[in-house]
Amino acid sequence: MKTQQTAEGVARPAGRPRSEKAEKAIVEATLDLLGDGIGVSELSIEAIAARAGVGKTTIYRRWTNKEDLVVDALASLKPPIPLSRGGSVRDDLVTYLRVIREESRHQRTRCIMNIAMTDTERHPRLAERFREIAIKPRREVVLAVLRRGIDSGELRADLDVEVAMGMLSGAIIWHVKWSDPDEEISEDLPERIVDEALKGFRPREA
Amino acid sequence: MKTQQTAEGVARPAGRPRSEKAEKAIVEATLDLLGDGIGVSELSIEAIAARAGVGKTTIYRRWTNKEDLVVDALASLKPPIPLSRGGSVRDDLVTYLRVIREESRHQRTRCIMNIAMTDTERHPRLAERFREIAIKPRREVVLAVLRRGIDSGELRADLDVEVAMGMLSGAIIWHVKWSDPDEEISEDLPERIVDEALKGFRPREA
DNA sequence: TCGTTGCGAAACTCTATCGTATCGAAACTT
DNA sequence: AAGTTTCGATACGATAGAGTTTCGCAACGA
Repeated sequence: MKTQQTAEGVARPAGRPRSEKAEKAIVEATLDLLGDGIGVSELSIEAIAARAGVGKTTIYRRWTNKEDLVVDALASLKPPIPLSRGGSVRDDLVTYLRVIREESRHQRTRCIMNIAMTDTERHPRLAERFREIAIKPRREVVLAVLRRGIDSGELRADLDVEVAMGMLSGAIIWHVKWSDPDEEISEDLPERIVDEALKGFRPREA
Repeated sequence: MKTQQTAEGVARPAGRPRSEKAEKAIVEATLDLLGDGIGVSELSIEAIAARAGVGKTTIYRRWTNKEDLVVDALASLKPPIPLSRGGSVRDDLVTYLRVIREESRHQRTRCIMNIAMTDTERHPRLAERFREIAIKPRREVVLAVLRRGIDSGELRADLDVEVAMGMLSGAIIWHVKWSDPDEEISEDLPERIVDEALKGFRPREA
């Protein structure tokens, strides 16, 4: 008999158990390096081991390749969407866009975003995981707000919520990504986007 | 005297002239490899030389480093924006979004887009060049259409054109990038985006 | 105590690529 | 014809990282 039943009834193998601390340190080091702007392809196991203060063996024992490790590292990220539902639709949308803009200031968020966008082609599993943990929850929060607005009459009953969501999220990301880097991003951009979206581009008919 | 005046009055140095064909082959090979999904950091001079059918020497003689080569390669791309101005603002905007969607189908466009987005942090010169040749002309086309719409009364006089442009471009890119890859991107997405944007999210007041 | 497994560190072999140098041939100017 | 420069090809040493193995120690169960 080489195993033992723990209190939870889980079979535990003989020998020294794997260090959870080491595991966390490895994941954390991976995210740190990615956050420093290192791309997935440039990311070296040796650098991760060095930063985490562990031996390479310890990494290879747990993950067979780099992609698996990066997938797990991304999966460990918690989606930080503290959107307070409850205000008007306008307020909720502004709050949401403010969160996005705020996130895009952090180096780590930007780099991980970049990885997710770039490596869509080469690392499908990675992209899928990212969609799951970062995109999907945000989608659903916004969709919920929009649907609530339709129910309450604040928004058109025939509003295409998918398209509307894309316009809002896309607009803020577009500006963060592509606007002239010389000029600071306008502080009130979230408000401006939401208000233009709500009003529409056409003039009100008399 | 080691040089000679050519017909154009340009001083030409002695010796065998550099082959323009080789130069083009190198740039083309670089774009090919990038289009195949190879990132800038993984891109090797040897691979470029092999694909272009030239010696490494020929590359090093012209470019001192990889980034310079990639910058020149990107610069050689012509912005393909055959937007027919002249229709209604709605039609022009739909046409523009159709072009973007169409471009995003091509592997090469997608990869180069990715590079531009990812390497913003690490290769500022590269990002700047990309902004210049790919983003700026598109910005200006859309801005021109929107301003024309304001003049003609098709759009609100107080429309925030910067924000409006971000909403349109951002929306199509958002959907192309982040929508569920299982389901095909709706054929009439450009129309839907433009129409929602023109109408606005709020219901018409009675 | 003993067997087993994980630990970090280090050494190791492979492979890829870098950037340079050298070669004979080719393409020019003078 | 002589001189200069580029051409593609090839070889070179240097570096970096991959993935494996070994080592001595630590942590666990029996």
